[in-house]
Amino acid sequence: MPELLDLHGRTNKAIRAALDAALQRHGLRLGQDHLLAALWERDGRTPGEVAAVARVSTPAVTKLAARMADAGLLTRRRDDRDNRLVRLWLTDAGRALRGPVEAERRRIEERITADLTPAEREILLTALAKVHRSAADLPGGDPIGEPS
Amino acid sequence: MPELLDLHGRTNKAIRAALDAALQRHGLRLGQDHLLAALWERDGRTPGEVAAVARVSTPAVTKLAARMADAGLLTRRRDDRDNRLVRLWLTDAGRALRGPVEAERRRIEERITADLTPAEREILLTALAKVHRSAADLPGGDPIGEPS
DNA sequence: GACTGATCGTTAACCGGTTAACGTTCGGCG
DNA sequence: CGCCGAACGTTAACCGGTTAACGATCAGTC
Repeated sequence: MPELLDLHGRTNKAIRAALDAALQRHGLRLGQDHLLAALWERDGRTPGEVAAVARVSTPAVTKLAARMADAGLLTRRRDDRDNRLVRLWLTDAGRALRGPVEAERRRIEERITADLTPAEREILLTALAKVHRSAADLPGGDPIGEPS
Repeated sequence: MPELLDLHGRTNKAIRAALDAALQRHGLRLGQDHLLAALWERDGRTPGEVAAVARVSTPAVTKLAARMADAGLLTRRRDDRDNRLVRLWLTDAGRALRGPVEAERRRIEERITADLTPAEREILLTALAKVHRSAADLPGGDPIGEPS
């Protein structure tokens, strides 16, 4: 069992679980913070735009947005000028989550890198960037990025 | 958006996608290789045992095993002595996949670490191990490992 | 020997994510 | 003006994964 593959997978699983638990304390689930982040950056984006910046498929955004609209975090409204577009607008509740959620993410980032020396932290980031590039270049490595 | 959190997540996504594409060429899907690995190591394990070594929940193994049984990779048989136990037995097809699948994992591991210097590779592993430990110690960081 | 509690696998109901098929709407072009 | 293709969001059908509820079996105890 290849080392990096296994270690990286287990690490990601632990991170995801911890992050999910943290988000859940604010009534959110795992991918929803990325969707919100896209709207915090610019409100009124379309599902397609959100999907692009969140690096997720458009159907994923559709479903997320539906659940989050039910939860009262955002509203969906058709664009007046182009009627096939849908625009996602934050509610006050959705806007109010920005501070707490960003703090939560920072907190986890800190805890996770707490035991690393400055040198380790730096090399970890550069090495991970290389690995990411290599993986994305593999066949099927970036389905949404470059499918053709 | 915290650096490591984001980078690690994107990297994992790319790795998973590439690995899934590779496994798919052998008629497998993402988690199924771990289940097979547990049986390659010792055939006739129970779902609970497999779940433990694969670090997955037992229901996950149940569903995986059902699909893989349909695909003819293994068979499910009750234990004669303890009738609440179920034992998973590899078929010839399941056994035959060991070489190709392990090679596929090694291949991806190599490609992914190809651009790393020996020093980077070493520090990446040690740093990732630290991160994993820290993440697992976070509340909710290891649901199956230490829920209490 | 019967009850009672622990152990184990399965099922159901979720969640996030993907691809493929679908229905609308827009825009260019004849 | 009408058509036809491109763009967009939604839906459906999967997949892997989780937790909670369920049912069956075993084992210890009275």
